[in-house]
Amino acid sequence: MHSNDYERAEACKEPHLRLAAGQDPAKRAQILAGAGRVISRMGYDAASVNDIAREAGVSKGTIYVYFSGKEDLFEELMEETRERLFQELEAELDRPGDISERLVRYGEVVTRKLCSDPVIRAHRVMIGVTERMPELGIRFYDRGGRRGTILLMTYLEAEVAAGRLVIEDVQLAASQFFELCMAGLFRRRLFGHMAAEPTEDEIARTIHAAVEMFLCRYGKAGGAIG
Amino acid sequence: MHSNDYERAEACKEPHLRLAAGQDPAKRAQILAGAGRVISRMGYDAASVNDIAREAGVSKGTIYVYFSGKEDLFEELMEETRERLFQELEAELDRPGDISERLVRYGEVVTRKLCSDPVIRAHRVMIGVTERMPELGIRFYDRGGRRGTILLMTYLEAEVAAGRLVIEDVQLAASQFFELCMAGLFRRRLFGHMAAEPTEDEIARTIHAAVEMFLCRYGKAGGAIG
Amino acid sequence: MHSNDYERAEACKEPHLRLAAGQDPAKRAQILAGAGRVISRMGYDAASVNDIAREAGVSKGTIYVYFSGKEDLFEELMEETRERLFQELEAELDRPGDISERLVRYGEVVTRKLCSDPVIRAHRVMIGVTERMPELGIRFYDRGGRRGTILLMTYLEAEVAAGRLVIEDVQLAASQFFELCMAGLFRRRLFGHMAAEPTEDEIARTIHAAVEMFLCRYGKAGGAIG
Amino acid sequence: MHSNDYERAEACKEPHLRLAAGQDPAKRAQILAGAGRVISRMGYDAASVNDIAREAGVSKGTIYVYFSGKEDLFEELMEETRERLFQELEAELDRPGDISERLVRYGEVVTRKLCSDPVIRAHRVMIGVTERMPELGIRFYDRGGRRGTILLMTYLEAEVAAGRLVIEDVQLAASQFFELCMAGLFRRRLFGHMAAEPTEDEIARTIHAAVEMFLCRYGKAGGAIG
DNA sequence: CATGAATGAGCTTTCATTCAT
DNA sequence: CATGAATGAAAGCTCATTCAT
Repeated sequence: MHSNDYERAEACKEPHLRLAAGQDPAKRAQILAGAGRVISRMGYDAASVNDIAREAGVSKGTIYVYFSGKEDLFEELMEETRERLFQELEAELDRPGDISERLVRYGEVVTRKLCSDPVIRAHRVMIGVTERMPELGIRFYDRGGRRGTILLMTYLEAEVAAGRLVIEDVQLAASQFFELCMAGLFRRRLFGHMAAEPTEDEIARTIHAAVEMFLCRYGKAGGAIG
Repeated sequence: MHSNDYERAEACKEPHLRLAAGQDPAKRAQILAGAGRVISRMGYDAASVNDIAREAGVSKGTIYVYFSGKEDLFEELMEETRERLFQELEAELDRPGDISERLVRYGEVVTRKLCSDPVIRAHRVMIGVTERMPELGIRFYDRGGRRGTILLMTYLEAEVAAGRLVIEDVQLAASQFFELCMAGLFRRRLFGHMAAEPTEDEIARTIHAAVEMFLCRYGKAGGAIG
Repeated sequence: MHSNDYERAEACKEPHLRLAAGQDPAKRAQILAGAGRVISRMGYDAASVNDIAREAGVSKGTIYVYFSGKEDLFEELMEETRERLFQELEAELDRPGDISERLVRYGEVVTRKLCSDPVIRAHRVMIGVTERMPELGIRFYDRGGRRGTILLMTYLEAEVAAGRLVIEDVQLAASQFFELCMAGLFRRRLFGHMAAEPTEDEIARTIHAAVEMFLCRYGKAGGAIG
Repeated sequence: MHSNDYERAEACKEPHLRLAAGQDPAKRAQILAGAGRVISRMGYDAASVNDIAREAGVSKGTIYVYFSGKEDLFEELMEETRERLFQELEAELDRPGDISERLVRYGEVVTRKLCSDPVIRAHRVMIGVTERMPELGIRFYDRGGRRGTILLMTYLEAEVAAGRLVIEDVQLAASQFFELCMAGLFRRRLFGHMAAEPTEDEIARTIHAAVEMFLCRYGKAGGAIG
């Protein structure tokens, strides 16, 4: 906002860097980490720049060297948080197996991750600011949650093509499976009604029921699993 | 404080003589309405008491006559919002019909309501403060969302008893149906990724798919509907 | 916060490199001076932090860098005021002379000081808050007024030991002399009934009468003075 | 301030009343009593009109019927407090006896009263506001403390005329005696350094020493007492 | 006359941001 | 580049006072 045109031009030439000359990527990460801890604990508004600086172990001024303001810092934090989350997710999904094995694995990985404390907290923060910063929410969903659904859609389409599943609306089916996997878990976690992360057993039972119902509906020969 | 029991009894018998706590319920509602508009637009933290007063058309001081502080006002607002929401919901659910008719009606009513602009906004606000005011989130879910599920459970149990459905875990089944109804809608709405309320057609298709899948899994004779 | 002991030691050795706690003692003094002027004029409650900031020539926020709040600022102000007052006092008391000379000098110094405008104003403020901040009043007296009395007691005890005075209760005698010195002056000043500081002549007459009476009662050979 | 001329004229006709037609002197006293309790506990500034209304058991509005504002109420309170105090005092002073008996009685009555909790609190309040409301302090001293001194002066003059005392400056002598009576007590009480009212024994010893010293200096035959 | 709900100015304090060092 | 003291706008809240009932 206060950078001159020359600096802007420079920045545009190398957008992959996002760092001005002389800036330290480690310090940037350190600030984001501190901000993540404070903001997930207190929320965006209630977390002051002072709090963030203290938690990150840098001075207030330094934050303004790396970010143009609190909102910018927050946007970058959400960007980074989302990317980290979904990269971890995708890494776990691409493994071989038959239909029900792969659906179970997908469901368990997604549910375990999305219901974990840090991810629930990130969701709370993100949803909380969506009204005021709509683009953030949109991008979070678009480059986040939707990516998981697309991954699943791609897989389902392959199974449909192979004749092992019969699905008219693959996108809807993917959404259905996604929601079934977290039925009774994610929403309660979001509202704090379920205080602790779900146990492995709770996850397993939920996913089992999800896959069973999904294959019952879309599977060729009925969905006996496990 | 100094009135004896007799006087208290008197006061209760003739409430028209002296308003409860000497306050004007209409003004109280007016404040809550203004607060609801501002807070759902800006969020709890970003909405200042000044903003609320201006929107409600009262002075700042007046707010403190009716509420002990901003947080108290917020709690009452959430309480009132939730109660209004779920009373409207419950009123629409109890009508006759066969299984698929009743599930479709339930699904449509719930989805239409929960994906509506005001309810989505209320959810955003509520989820946004859950980290800092956990009891509020818990109560919102407990006396809100859960109530809808319980209503559904009661109905499902009746159908199971009547031998028309076969469900081992009714609570899980209710959660599954609930989530299926909003698959691809609610979450996108929450993040602003779907800007407008879903059309009646979108709702109908989603609910149709939900009921079909549900009856496919739990119905006695398979779930052909409509 | 993150500096090790070695660094701390370094910092202490070269205080010009980094100010203690990173703050500027001159600015701190400037704030206290401004606060002193405003508070002695308006009293603690009526002097707003805004007033103090304006008078001190700093911004409101700066005050909260140096003090944790208005009350803290006030406590420090009283502490500093008292210390300055009584250090000035004590510096003037220890000079040689015979009994009546020394008592006269003690009386004149104390009376002139305690009846001066700034000290009277400080007393008004201090007494005014004593009900709500009892510890402040106690400490003010304990480390202030009492110190003057103790100084006098020490001297009187020496004269008693030397056989030049006969006093059974030295503490009471010191209090008596103290009050005699300000008879008709201090209380009137406190209530504003005497608008201007007493003249040197008024002081001289009062002190003369005080010493005469004191030596008449406790002196060995009667109290002829001057 | 907002009363019309007619009402003003009425009020001027009967200034001894200070009550407009229809006002209840008992309620006025009730308000002053409540104000006295709250203000002596919290100080003038910190005591809100709300607090006073609650303590007095009247509504806020009623206070503005009897007084033109908080400051007016306070002035009347100080007026009333002072009058009550000194009327009680004077009532106890005019009894027969020889010189030392009468001085002892005078001293004990004055000291006991002035060092009592309510009077100390009133002094704190009065002194605390003297800077901002100088006339109040002046009048408090003028119609209060000075009255006691004048009473004493009158008595001393009589004794001088009778040849039983030798005093050049009766006013100064009266002040001296006054201060001697409270030496080591009043000031400590004012600052809260002496928490409880002085015991009868403490008073007796202080007064004894005061009278002894006073008669030693001004008495014809030396001041052997008791 | 008595009431207390309503007012909005003003309170203490915190905030994101700047900038001299 | 890193720092944190300085800023002043704005926060939540309380106040003395008014006025319809």
